[in-house]
Amino acid sequence: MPELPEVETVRRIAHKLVVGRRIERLHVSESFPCVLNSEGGIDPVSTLTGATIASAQRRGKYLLFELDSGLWMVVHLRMTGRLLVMDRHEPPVRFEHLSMELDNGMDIRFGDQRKFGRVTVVPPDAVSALSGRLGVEPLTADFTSAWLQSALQRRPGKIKSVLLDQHLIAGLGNIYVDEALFRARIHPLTPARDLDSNDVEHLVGAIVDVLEMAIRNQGTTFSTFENPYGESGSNAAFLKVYGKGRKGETCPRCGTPLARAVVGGRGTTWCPHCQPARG
DNA sequence: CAATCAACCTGGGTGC
DNA sequence: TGCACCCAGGTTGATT
Repeated sequence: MPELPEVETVRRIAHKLVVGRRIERLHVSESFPCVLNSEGGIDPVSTLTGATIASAQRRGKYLLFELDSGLWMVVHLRMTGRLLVMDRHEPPVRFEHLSMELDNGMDIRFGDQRKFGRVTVVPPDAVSALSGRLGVEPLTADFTSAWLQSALQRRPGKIKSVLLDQHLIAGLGNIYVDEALFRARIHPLTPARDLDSNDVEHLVGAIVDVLEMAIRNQGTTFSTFENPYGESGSNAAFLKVYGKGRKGETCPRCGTPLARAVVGGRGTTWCPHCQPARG
């Protein structure tokens, strides 16, 4: 469940540990070779071998490593991916599929229990195209209530599903959408176009707050998320509703038993008292 | 165009 | 104790 705060946590640490380092050698798992792929007819192994990592950036839930050759290494962790940086002599981590030896005795290791995550080598225009497909970054000045209000007016769908749409806002996932809707006191099934300016203002503030808090706490770890040092994030302790509905817990604000249902194909938890159905 | 849903995976949990 | 089954969710792509 790496979402924006988890990916940003990985990016910040990776920035310190791998920018300026040269990749000397790669090892791709024989049992899962497609973990490493490419676009634009690039051979990923020969392209990465000898390349120096020039920067570590993030767009939505994508990690973007710029190479000195001008090409990019794009990493997506999907649900259970881990990007670790450790001493070369450490044994393989659990579910390790790819390792890159750096010029300072350290390795980048990529592991993924569920094999959804990918490392892709792409030309610069593919990064532009990817960025163009993704929506607004919620922690930038572009993310305003005026913008969101106007965007939501065109969306008849449920607010929960609309907030998960990466083409509109880049980086929100199931955890932070449930948390933001709870803070903004908005029922997840509310049609997006029915939110008034007051709702949207609260929602924008709530999204920014839950993301910034999670980054401060180095992300939310439920089972598998770790930063490149192999450390868990501490934000799970600060979540108000996510993951609590099925345990029969009560609203931390009013004590009402939390409600749970599948919304837009995602498990969703909310407080039926603080987030009443509209209409 | 927008919404919906299956598919991709597999460890961990549940129920019998 | 063992086993079958279900669940978690980010993204893509097919379908409605």
